[in-house]
Amino acid sequence: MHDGAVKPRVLLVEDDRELAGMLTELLADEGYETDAAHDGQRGLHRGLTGHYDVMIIDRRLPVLDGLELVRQLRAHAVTTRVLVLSALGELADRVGGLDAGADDYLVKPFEAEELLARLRALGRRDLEGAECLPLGTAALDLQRHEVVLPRGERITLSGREFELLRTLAQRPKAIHPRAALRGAVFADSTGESIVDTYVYYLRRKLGRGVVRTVHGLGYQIGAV
Amino acid sequence: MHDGAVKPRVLLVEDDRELAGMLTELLADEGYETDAAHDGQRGLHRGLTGHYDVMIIDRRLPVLDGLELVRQLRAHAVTTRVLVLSALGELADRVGGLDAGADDYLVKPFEAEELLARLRALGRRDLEGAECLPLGTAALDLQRHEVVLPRGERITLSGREFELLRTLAQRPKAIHPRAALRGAVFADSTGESIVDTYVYYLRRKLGRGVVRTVHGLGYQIGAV
DNA sequence: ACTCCTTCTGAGCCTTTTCTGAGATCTCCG
DNA sequence: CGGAGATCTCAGAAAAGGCTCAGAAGGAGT
Repeated sequence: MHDGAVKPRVLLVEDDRELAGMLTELLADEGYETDAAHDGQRGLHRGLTGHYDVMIIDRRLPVLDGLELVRQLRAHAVTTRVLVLSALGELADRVGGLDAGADDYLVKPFEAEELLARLRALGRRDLEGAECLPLGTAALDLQRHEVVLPRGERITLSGREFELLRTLAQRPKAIHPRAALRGAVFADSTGESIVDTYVYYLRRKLGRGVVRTVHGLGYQIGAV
Repeated sequence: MHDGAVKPRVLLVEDDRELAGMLTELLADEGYETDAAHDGQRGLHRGLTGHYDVMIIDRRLPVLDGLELVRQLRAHAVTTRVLVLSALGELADRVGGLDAGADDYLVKPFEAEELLARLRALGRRDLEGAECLPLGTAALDLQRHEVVLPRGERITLSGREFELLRTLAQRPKAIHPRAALRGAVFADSTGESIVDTYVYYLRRKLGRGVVRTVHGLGYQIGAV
């Protein structure tokens, strides 16, 4: 599925080893790299220490219950998306699972295809590994360092231009102070006005709207 | 549910007007503000022009099908989370819906509670990082130095304007003497009437109601 | 060595914000 | 009602922040 780059990493917390094995295999076929834990305690440990793109957590787990695991992860500010698997399909169970902090809730038995589709839906948001970053009505092609305009026209960016635009587009709602951008995309050793200059270059190539100035605070990505 | 600040805005695209009405009411009770559209074309228009926190889209829609609507929104780089409602509950339908770009897929008939729980799960992410101070029916976005009006409109404040408004909003019930405000937000070395002037600026931008004068004592935050 | 592209600097110009002060208006209280 | 003090409104000057761009310096390909 994901072509080349890095495989998305999944943490699977499931005590049924047979099911865990099957899922691991299934996920491997789809291009995921899976870490498995077989009880809640270990799941928590992995979840806190490792770095995953998505987590699949069984609701019924030994040592530490699945929902409690989710709560603890959330309490530790782990924001990774979580899909909870459960044999308990009652309304109250589903609501409880989602409100514990899960992002999706899938009732067993489930079809492999649906699990995969829901994983894709959860993973889609992760900017890492994506080929393009949304940019208002346009998009930023991360492979080719090009901006793709709505009509399909492509505009090539130089290295610095690209780095700057990507930094802005990665957190589209944030306001990026000049100093932060200077540190992130320029060596920090360069002059004070380097960011301004590259913002000017971007605007010259892509139009005024690409980058919004927030007076006194910094820049923010805008619509193209 | 949500703590004072701004109501999350929902776009509901549903052709069954009776269901749409019920949902709007249900959502209103939970503190959402809902815009409804009754066909895909209008849904698309609203989705492209308005600003929503989450969208609920029926799969079967006149003029423009629900899935096609989602695809078009995604093609225009609208990244708002989408929950698709559908009477079609077959595996292939669910997978198709998710792969069209939906973030969740709920099969009709559904329980109100589950819809709400899934909406909470979808909305949870966006609220992160958007720290706001309640301001009557509006809110003050602390990151961006903007006031968010109930309709979602944003008004940018200059540095001083923001500092003054924040100081007032931090203790909304207190009456802030001029001298205190002058010390807190201006260098103290400035002229006597600087606070008055900035109160005037705020009122000019945000309406008379933002700041209340307590004659002889000072200023207090008001409703917008 | 020549050309083309990218990167960086800095100076001049333009825009927004900040601050001052002075007249108009309001409020309180006798 | 009428006056003193408080508050509001606003124009314009000064300062800060941002924009534009020409040109120098470096590097890659020819």
